[in-house]
Amino acid sequence: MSLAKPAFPAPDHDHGRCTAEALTHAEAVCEQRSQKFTPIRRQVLQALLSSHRPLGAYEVIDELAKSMPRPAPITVYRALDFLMANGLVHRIESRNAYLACAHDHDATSAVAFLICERCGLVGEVPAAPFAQGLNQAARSSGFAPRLSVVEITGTCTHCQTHA
Amino acid sequence: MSLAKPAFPAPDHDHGRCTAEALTHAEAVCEQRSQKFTPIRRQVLQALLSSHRPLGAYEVIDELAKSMPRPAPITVYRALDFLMANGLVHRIESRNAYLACAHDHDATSAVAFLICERCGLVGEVPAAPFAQGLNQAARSSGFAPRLSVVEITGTCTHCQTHA
DNA sequence: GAGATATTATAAGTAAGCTTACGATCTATC
DNA sequence: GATAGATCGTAAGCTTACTTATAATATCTC
Repeated sequence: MSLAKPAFPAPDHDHGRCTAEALTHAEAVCEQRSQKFTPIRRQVLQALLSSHRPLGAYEVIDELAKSMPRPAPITVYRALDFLMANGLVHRIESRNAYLACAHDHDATSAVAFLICERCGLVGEVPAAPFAQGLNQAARSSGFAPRLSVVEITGTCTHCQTHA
Repeated sequence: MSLAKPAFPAPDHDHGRCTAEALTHAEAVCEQRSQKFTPIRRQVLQALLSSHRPLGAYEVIDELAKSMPRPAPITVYRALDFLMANGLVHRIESRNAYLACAHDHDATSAVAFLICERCGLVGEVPAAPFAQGLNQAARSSGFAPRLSVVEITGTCTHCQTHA
């Protein structure tokens, strides 16, 4: 797993494998930090991993409801908070939705999200150099940046060719 | 009006003037495009101009309700859509809120928003060079970017010194 | 096995954000 | 002054997003 892989998920990628890898990664991260990767947390992550689309919290609930008694919103929000705190899930601000992070980058490094308007798939691109420049520009005006959100909407390769 | 002015609104800036300028600018833009700057549109813009904080749609309604019979949500959303389409208002995605654009930059040029977590004020910085780099990176992975959202949360100068 | 801590469950509720549908009014143009 | 297009109003409703509060359960530590 690295940022060298294609930024946008290819429609024919081995999704089973990318899901499995992400789960293994999550276990490792939690282990390492002595955090508990409880069943509910795992299930929420799995729901998000089921596609490369961001899901709203209530979509996650719907997804989980298929395989267990419908969880309460709070239950899912707590799991999402945990997963985000550990860099396993991103929140897509422009959609109020959540996305499993398929890449193993450290939680602090800046990423930009590429959101396809057509199919809803989301990819990541490393944005560190640009974010740095921006943060610098911000700082030079006296502003102390803490968190950058970069979200680019457009059309993915696949949807461009399958117009 | 230009991007050369301070990116973040100084707490002691001449707000009456910056409001008046923005309104004049709005009139000019509408005139030029033969669009109608109707009373409701003006009032919504004024509500947003009353601060440099982004307001949610329902906050706009509350604001308008002070000086007229409470408008329905749809009324405000229509006005907001119009104002956004004409580059007079930005939507802050990470807050589901709307911000009057105090600067006279053309609607397409990329800007980044600096959002103070403490006081809620929002400033703009020109982000064209960074956005270009990012868009380039996106394109090189086959993605066709349309709209970039860059929102940086942090602490503004004023709030840093008045901890 | 007692106590402290972390996690989850249950129940209920708030409110923001946005939409649909339809009719009325205004404005420009012929 | 008739028609078409844009705008606005009224009324109602829906979904999402998230919170508060409290109790139960599990896990760890001593």
